[in-house]
This record gives sequence, structure tokens and C-alpha cells, in this order.
Amino acid sequence: MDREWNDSQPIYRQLRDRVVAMILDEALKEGDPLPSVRTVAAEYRINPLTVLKSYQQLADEGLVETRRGRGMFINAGARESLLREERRKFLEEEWPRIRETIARLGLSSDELISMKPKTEQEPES
Amino acid sequence: MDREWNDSQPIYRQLRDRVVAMILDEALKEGDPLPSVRTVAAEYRINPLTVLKSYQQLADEGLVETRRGRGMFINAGARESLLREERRKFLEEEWPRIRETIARLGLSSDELISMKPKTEQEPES
DNA sequence: TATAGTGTTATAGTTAAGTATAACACTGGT
DNA sequence: ACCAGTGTTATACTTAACTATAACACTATA
Repeated sequence: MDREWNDSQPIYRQLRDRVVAMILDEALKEGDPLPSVRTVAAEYRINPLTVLKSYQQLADEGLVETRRGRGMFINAGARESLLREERRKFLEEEWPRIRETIARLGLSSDELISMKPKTEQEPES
Repeated sequence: MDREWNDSQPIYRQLRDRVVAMILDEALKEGDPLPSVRTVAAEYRINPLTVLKSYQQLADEGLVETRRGRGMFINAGARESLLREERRKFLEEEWPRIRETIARLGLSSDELISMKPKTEQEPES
């Protein structure tokens, strides 16, 4: 996972989005524990309270469950409901704006297809 | 233009983006004056300082020019340089993440193509 | 029973974004 | 000379995001 943060959104929302991505990619499976608040805070050099805020948002969304003294765990059905909800959000709230932008910039299918997604980037060496 | 604001980005950046969109769409042409700070502030019910901040960002980018006591005007070549720079930003910084999301959500071309962009929405009745 | 690991709460401070109000300096047209 | 319209600056305040430090409550395990 990347240690860098974007200044276009608060860290706690970006972190929430990363956990969501890991659930969707099944890097985190249902029943798995989330990495602990302190671990994440130390690794990414951010404040434990910021991490907690991300995690509590996931709890509010019903995606994870807290077990006192043990940690936070991914709920059953989390991936399923995430797929539904994130798809809806993307198609209704993001994609229309993206299409506008593409049209406005006059970008062709070729230009778009030839750009590889970030995950496929390879080391230089 | 829409009077609503998104809470995912500061207003001054959203306003900057709207002006940029109008330049790209040629709703504002080179040499044209921007609507005045006070006009925009009144119409969108936001603070004049917030509008000013957007405008100064455009000035910093070299897209508009200030004429004391007269207003701010769109520079020659603004659309050209915007097309270049916004294309680069989109292709390098946004599109790769968007492709990741699309892949992660397992969205098909059909689902994406069938969503109309916002500009094509029609009134209900 | 001690200890180290969980999440959680408390207190206090900084910074950025936005608001509210008011004033200043310049320009063009009457 | 006036005046209404420009951008700009000053002062002061609120809120959200984030940080820093410390402590609390619970749980499993040695």
C-alpha cells in the first residue's frame, strides 16, 4: 500500500477508501481483522485518531465490527454490500462527471485505452 | 451553471474548475471578462473572498489577467494551454485511478456507456 | 497476576477553508 | 467632480481536519 496521501481529500477518507479497495480485491477477507489502529498510525506516520476516524466510519457503514480488547473485524457480507453500494455511487455520482470531462478535453478511446492503470506499472531499473 | 457545491472539495477549487470548463467549452472566450467577484458571490451566495481566491488561482496559472478598476479578462492562448495541461493531468493523475476503480467494481462497457453524462439530463414533467 | 495487545476517550493545540463586515485604490462614463 | 463598478486588503470569527500526549477499559496469554 502506498504511504503517500493526496491533498484533495482528508486522510481519514482516503484511508477508508483504501480499506474498502482491499476488501473488494479480497486482500482482506470477511472475518479478517483490520490492521490495528496503532500499527497503521505508525506505518503511515499519521495520528492514531485519524486512523480511528476511518475505522469508525467503516463501523458506521456496517462493514466492520468491534470486539472489545481484540480488534476490528470484517463483517460477513461486507464485500457483497460494498460492491452494490460502490457501484451505485460510481455510476451515479462519479462517472457522469468523468464523461463530461472526457468530452470536454476531446480525448479519444485510443488515448484512454493506451494509458495503463497504476497497478500495472513496473519498476524502472 | 449549478448553484450547488460538493463537500468533497473546497468551493474555491470547484469554482476554478467551473471557469476552466467554461473556457474549454468556449462559453467564455479569450478576451472576455470574467463575471465580477461581487456578482458571482451574490449569485451563488458565497463569500467574495472565496471567489477572489478562485480568480487569483486562475491568475497565478496565467489564464486570466487583471486590469485595475476594470475586471479580470481571459488571456490569449488560455484555451490552448488549458487543453494541454488538463489533458495531461487527467490522463496521468485521474484516469489510472478511475480504471482501477472500474476494474475493482467489475463494471462492463455496457454499464458505462448506458449512463448518460449529466449535461444530457432533461427536465421531468 | 502481570503484561502486552486491542479500541477508546480526554485535553489542547495548529492549520486551512470559509464567513462577515468594512474599507481602500483604481477606472470609465456621466 | 462625482459615482458606480472593478479588484484588493484588513480584521476577526467559526468550523473541520489533523496532530501531540496521555490515560482508560477491555482481552488473551504467559
